[in-house]
Amino acid sequence: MKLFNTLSREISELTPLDGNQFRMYVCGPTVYGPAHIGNFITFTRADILYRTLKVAGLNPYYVRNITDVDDKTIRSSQEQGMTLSAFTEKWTTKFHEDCALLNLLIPDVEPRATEHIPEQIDIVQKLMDKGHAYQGADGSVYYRVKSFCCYGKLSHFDPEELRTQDTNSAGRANDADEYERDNVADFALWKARKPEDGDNYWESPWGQGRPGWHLECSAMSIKYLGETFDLHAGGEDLCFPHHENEIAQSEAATGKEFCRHWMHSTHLMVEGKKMSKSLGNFFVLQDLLDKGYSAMAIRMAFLNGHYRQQLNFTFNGLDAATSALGKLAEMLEKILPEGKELSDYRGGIVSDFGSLSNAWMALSNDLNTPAALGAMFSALKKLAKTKPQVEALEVDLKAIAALTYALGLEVEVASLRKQQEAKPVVEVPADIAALAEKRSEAKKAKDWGTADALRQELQEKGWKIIDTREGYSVEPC
RNA sequence: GGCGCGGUAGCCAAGUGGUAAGGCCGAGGACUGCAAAUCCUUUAUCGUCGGUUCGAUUCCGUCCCGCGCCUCCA
Repeated sequence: MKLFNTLSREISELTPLDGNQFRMYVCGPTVYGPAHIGNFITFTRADILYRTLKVAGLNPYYVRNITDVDDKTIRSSQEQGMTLSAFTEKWTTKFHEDCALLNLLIPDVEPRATEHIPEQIDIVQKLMDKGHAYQGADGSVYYRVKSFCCYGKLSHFDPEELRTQDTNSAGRANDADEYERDNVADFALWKARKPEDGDNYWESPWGQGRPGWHLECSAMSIKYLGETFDLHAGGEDLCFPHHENEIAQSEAATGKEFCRHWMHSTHLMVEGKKMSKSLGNFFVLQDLLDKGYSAMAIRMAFLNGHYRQQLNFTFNGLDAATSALGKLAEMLEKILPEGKELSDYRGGIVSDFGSLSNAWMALSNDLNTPAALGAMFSALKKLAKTKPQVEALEVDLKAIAALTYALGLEVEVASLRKQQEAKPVVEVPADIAALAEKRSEAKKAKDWGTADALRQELQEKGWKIIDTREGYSVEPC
């Protein structure tokens, strides 16, 4: 299993440091509202990594946090007259529901920032003791970036550049005064309590306040995965400053390498533009479900792009994914023995991917999902056509099962078969049935003109006639 | 300005130094009185201009176009 590493900017083999368990951490959501599809493509990609590591036999241990305290959660909870915990609980529940719909596996641990305050304070204390942090005039504790040798090693930014630059291309001023910091690049480890924080504060050696954003990830990843662990993932926007700061504070506190491999998922574009509320291209999962798209189709659409390549999410693409999913089910129906499901072939280590080898190679080489999908379709097409002997098929079926598991694609052939059988059972209103019967009679009499006129009439009323060997059936359009 | 990414058929999207996977849509054919469904077949010389090479879409350089990050946004 190989993956691009942001740190080295190279594709390299993934190996568990302890030789047994592959320990990974993914930056989870800030729960202040429903997560949007941009958030979900990142979590879906992390999910695919987790699943692929499992199939590859790397025994992954997966931690994904919930950020339940920050400016937005505090402000929004106050606006709605809710306590912070009740408010974040509500959105955490919603997040979990959406994850289930998208078929995201549940992480082994899902720690919350507010439940790890002592651990965070502990890191700040270590940084203070070692001279990497200082308390500003405002009471907040800041990390002194220039005290860390390697600041910028992940994002490949030059710290000097960051320090001297006073504006960026977006025209925003990097206003140092606002933060009471020694240096613009310094960031808050512990934020002093402000009146607008209300009851949302904790006691610390530096007074009342709350942890800074980056700190929670350092504290929780170290707690659950150790001071050095295997992989850390998140959206590309987190590369800097979030992950850079995590590295700085963690390595300065422990004196050890923080994380060996970094994965960043590109942002999702929607209809060619960055997703934003003002452009009207801002979607949460429910918006798409309301439009009649299935969560699985959304996942399929995600799969059609490589995680390091910007994916343009469009309704056209969603339609294509829906069709492709249908085709996948049809091919599987032909390949699977009667009464069998793909899930019947799951489990155990798959060492031989048979005719699906190319697909597995693509997936296990930097998670090339579009290539894996392509190779899988090619292989399935051949299998559906040739229908090999049961014994020969066994290897391929196990491979397909493992591959679809890694991609997180659930295709239930039984339900497809049932669906097909169930189609004629749809209730047809009496008047529609009468029209259909009239057409059938006209057809028998070879009165094509009348028959077609009746078909047209039914069409306008929202029903279509499908002629079969036995006669005909009526279905809603 | 700094760092980085991309421009492959109508759309989406892999890929390779030796003339280009897959999906969607479309077209043609089979089937059908017609239609639907299904099956079969089919659609590209890879942004521009140069260079290296026996040979480049694939390597190097130029230009044009699009995009991301640059302090709390996945």
